[in-house]
Amino acid sequence: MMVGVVHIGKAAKVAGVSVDTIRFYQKLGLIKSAGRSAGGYRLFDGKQIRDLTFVRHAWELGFSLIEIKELLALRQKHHVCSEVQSMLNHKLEAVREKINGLSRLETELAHALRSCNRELRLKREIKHEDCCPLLTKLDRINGSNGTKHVSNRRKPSDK
Amino acid sequence: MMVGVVHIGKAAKVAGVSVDTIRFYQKLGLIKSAGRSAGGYRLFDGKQIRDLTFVRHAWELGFSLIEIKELLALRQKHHVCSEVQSMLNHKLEAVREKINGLSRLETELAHALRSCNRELRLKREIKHEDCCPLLTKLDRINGSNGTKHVSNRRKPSDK
DNA sequence: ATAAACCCTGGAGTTATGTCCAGAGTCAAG
DNA sequence: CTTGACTCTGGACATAACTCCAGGGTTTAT
Repeated sequence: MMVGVVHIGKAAKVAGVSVDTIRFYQKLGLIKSAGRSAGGYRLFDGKQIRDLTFVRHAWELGFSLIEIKELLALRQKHHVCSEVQSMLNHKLEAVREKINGLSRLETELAHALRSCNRELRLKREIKHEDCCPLLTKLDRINGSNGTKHVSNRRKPSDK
Repeated sequence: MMVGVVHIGKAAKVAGVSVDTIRFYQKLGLIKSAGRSAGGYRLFDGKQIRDLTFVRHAWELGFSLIEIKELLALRQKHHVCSEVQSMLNHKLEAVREKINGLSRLETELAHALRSCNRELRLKREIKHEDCCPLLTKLDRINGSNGTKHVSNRRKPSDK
């Protein structure tokens, strides 16, 4: 995509983020603009846009903005591969941990769901009190089985 | 565990949450106390403590407080199994989606790491510019491959 | 030259899930 | 009855990553 020097709106469109997000990243010191127009408009050239794209992709890969800042710094010049590797290793480990936690959760839920179905089939005629084994299960589960918590993080494209 | 009517501190200890968390849950309308002492202290009986424990367990299973509020409501009385099942199914689907996203991320990262190692071995003598394939990779990755985002959610027990 | 579309800043608001605090009151043990 | 541990309220603070707004100025197209 051939882009010369553009204003923030175009940069945002090209990089796939919002205008506000770019300004926000700039406040964080994550990226800089290539200067300002006479009227004070931010100008973005190829490099800035590549940086923005880098940020977005790294973010989509699950890096936090803090980590991305470090990555950008590493990328800037004499980067040390081993540092990048070390970051990557940590990230990889964290990702695997999350996957494990979620897999355990998946098993739990799927199991609860199956037994719920079973019970439903069995005591179709019995009164509906206490029919859901999963609700009572939640009462009894032995604590601290260590499911890692996970929450949705909005993508910049969401609104 | 035999617990009669207790103050908030004991309730917190038994349920495995913090005192502040209990008060916070109460503000959200998630749970109620069994009344107050003459001096205005919250009192918790077995039912309240079971509710608290339910909340904690459901939370550990990855339900949000909003969802837990719904679950509590369902649990209260004439709950409809199919509703619970439906919630569970949604939750299960979300979990699976997250696992998929993370697996893709894992593959990406592991691959980047391997090629980084390879490059390191190969061009040990070459100048270190551009040595890290993963940094350039982040520049090039084809966008919107839909990795779902995930962030750490603190457990109440963390501080 | 004028209107539409764009951009500026600074700051407040959002979401989720709490934590921490001050200043004051209450409870239990000795 | 004193002391220390506990609890009360209301509100501020924290995190991450934005989003939205008002009240202006700038660019661009016609």
